[in-house]
Amino acid sequence: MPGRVDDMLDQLRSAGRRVTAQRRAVLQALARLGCAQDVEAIHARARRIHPRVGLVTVYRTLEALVGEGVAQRVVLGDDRTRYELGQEHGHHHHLVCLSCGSVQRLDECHLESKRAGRRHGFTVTAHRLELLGYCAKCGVPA
Amino acid sequence: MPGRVDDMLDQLRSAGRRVTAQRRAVLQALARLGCAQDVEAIHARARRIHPRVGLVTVYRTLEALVGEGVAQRVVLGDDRTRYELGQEHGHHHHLVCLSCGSVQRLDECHLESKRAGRRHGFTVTAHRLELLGYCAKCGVPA
DNA sequence: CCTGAAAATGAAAATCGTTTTCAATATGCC
DNA sequence: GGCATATTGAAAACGATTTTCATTTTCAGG
Ligand SMILES: [Zn+2]
Ligand SMILES: [Zn+2]
Ligand SMILES: [Zn+2]
Ligand SMILES: [Zn+2]
Repeated sequence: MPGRVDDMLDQLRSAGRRVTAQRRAVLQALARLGCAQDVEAIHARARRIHPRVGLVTVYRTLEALVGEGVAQRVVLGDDRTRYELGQEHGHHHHLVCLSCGSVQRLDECHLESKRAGRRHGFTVTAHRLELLGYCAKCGVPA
Repeated sequence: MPGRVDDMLDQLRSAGRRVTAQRRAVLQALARLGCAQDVEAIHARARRIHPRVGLVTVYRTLEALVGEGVAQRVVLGDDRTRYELGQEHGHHHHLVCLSCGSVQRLDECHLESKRAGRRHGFTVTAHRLELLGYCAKCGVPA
């Protein structure tokens, strides 16, 4: 876990970005927190690691991490954007409780997921699926 | 199409809601527009039908329609909430272009969708899937 | 048809997550 | 160390959505 974070920081550095105490803190916060955390939660955790981290910096750092492919945005349908450490965590989806809002990681994919949800003690009543990519008109960018 | 709208208005009325020119206009706008329209687009269209429709009323009406099961929210990952006429339009998903942002309706489901996207001239590079329901702790509400 | 209680409307103000601005500070290659 | 440049934070700006509240409208009942 600590090596992982340092590797990511190296990755940032080689990408020409500077490594600061704040970024280290945000990255460690992400590494210690679970899936799909909102910015406020990440900020709170990062602050426990390095008190001198402003909310704005968390926003900016998260976007930088997404840009580097180290973290990814997670959209669940509520009003806040969530983030989690990137694809190295493996492609996965989430079970979102309509009642308590809890988010549970689901490693299976490709829609035997309804069954998979049930296996997790979760009753799937709806799902949201969006396919992202490039339309015929636009084509895939170089 | 016009009968459809009247049926929905009747449904609202029997649910104890009042039918107003504004609601009629919003409903007609939804019926005439395609999938996954944002509130601004719905407002603009509704205004062409009945100029005396405020944006706030559109917001309120849309939520009322969702509450009645006549319309549904569509979350694509950008900052705006989109709406479309309800399940009677049939369960479906969307192909969202990362380049131009266009949204295309996809009737297939259950993740042979990658192939399906390609059939539509669309190159799927990512997908977002969330399963919604009730976790073991909460259980399904009565 | 009137009437009145309750629901709906619109304009403006309030919220709230997120972004921008800008002056001060920190990083990392010489 | 020194400098060019990236990063930071506080405050202000933003943009979508919600709330407030006084006014208007719907519709059940008489
Ligand atoms: Zn996750
Ligand atoms: Zn998947
Ligand atoms: Zn649709
Ligand atoms: Zn589906």
